[in-house]
Amino acid sequence: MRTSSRQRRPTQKRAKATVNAIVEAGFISLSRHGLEGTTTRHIAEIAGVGVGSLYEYFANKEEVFDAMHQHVVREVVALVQPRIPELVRLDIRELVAELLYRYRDLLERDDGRYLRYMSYAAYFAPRNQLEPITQLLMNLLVQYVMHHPQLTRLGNLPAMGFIMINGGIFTVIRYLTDPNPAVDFDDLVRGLGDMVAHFVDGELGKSVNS
Amino acid sequence: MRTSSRQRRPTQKRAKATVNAIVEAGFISLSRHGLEGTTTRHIAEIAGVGVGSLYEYFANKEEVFDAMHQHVVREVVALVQPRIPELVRLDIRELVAELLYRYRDLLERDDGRYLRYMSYAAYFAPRNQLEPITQLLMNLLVQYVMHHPQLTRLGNLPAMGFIMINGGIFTVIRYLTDPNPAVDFDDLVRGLGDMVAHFVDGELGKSVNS
DNA sequence: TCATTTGTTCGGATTCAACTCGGATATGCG
DNA sequence: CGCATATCCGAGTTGAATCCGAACAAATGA
Repeated sequence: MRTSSRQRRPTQKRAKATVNAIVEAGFISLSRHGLEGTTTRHIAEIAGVGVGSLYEYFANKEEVFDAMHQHVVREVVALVQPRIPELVRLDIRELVAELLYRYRDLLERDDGRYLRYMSYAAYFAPRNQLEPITQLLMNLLVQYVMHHPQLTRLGNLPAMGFIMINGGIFTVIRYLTDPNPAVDFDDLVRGLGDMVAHFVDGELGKSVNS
Repeated sequence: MRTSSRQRRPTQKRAKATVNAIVEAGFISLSRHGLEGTTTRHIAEIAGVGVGSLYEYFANKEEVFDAMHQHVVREVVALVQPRIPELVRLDIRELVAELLYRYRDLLERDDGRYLRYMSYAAYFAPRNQLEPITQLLMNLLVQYVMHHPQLTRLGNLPAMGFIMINGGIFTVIRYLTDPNPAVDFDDLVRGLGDMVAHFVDGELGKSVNS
């Protein structure tokens, strides 16, 4: 793989449209034909371009998936980033609920296009490109703590952040992917909210008592 | 794919050894060459058999992965199942810690052979054969609650179980896969233990007060 | 405007891995 | 031993990923 040379940046408007169409087609093909069924010919055909055009801008099929990945990551960041000032003012349960519902909505948009991608994502992206999202949420966490000074007494923030962020991201994906979930999404959200809220209360109470 | 017919069950000792060698080789190839680099020729070569032999027992490469999957699942079940009677007697934090450390040890065994597999396969949403593990842990949870009667007052067990089980499984995989983790595993275990313990205390306290 | 250069598209040709086939070899049983 | 059945094999087929070079479109500049 990794053909290195002969790579092209789209400079003209037409070319950018082609690149967009290809990424878009990637999501569509993944939804329509699954992972195995997603061939470069399919993608090109759905995008309405020749296979050769695909290889003008992407060194290989993998890079198309990378581009899709970045697209999803950008969407998630765009979802949360601008709302941070508002989010840090929420009650902790409300914060959890708000993040989870928005996240779900995003994953279910366009017939679950992004969800479908995410459930395969680890397959293509061994190198952790989930980082920007983790960073963003860790950032949100820090800012949240700063806006609620009593929380600064909480112990090991990095570890708790890691747990809550990863636990949250994957639990939701698992849940939405489950064809026959045992509980409904509201229960899940409430449960995660309770978990976090009780943890905070418990930790703060502990500090006071000791 | 899915050639259906012409499938064979290994009946003789020699054939069983071949099948084992192939599954074993699957893990080795995955560790050594990654997912893309794992070809049927590689697997066959490592196993010391011809490609044709592989197709005597597996309809396609996918089925080799399925067999690997079942192997991992069986290992996890074997790890927990026989110890349930003992586990239910532990303090909640100890239980969490015990499960997590054993789970980590298993994933890291043989140079992370199983971890490598899980980091590719865990997300493999379509055929969710993670079920047996979820079932097992849910079972453990139920038995744990029965041995600690005060816990029966806890609300929504299914939802909490879903969160803790999936959160736990994926958080650990994510952690072990992270080339440069910000915290150490002990912090992670302590954090998850605190989370669960405070949740329980919080829920029980709430009931008492209301 | 037109010539030239640079960007873009295309789909047939090539490569390589999954999978097949039919024969060779081993086992086990009477 | 000799037949039947199980197992093994690797050259050959198929199809998807990728390459390539020619055709077409846009920009440039005189």
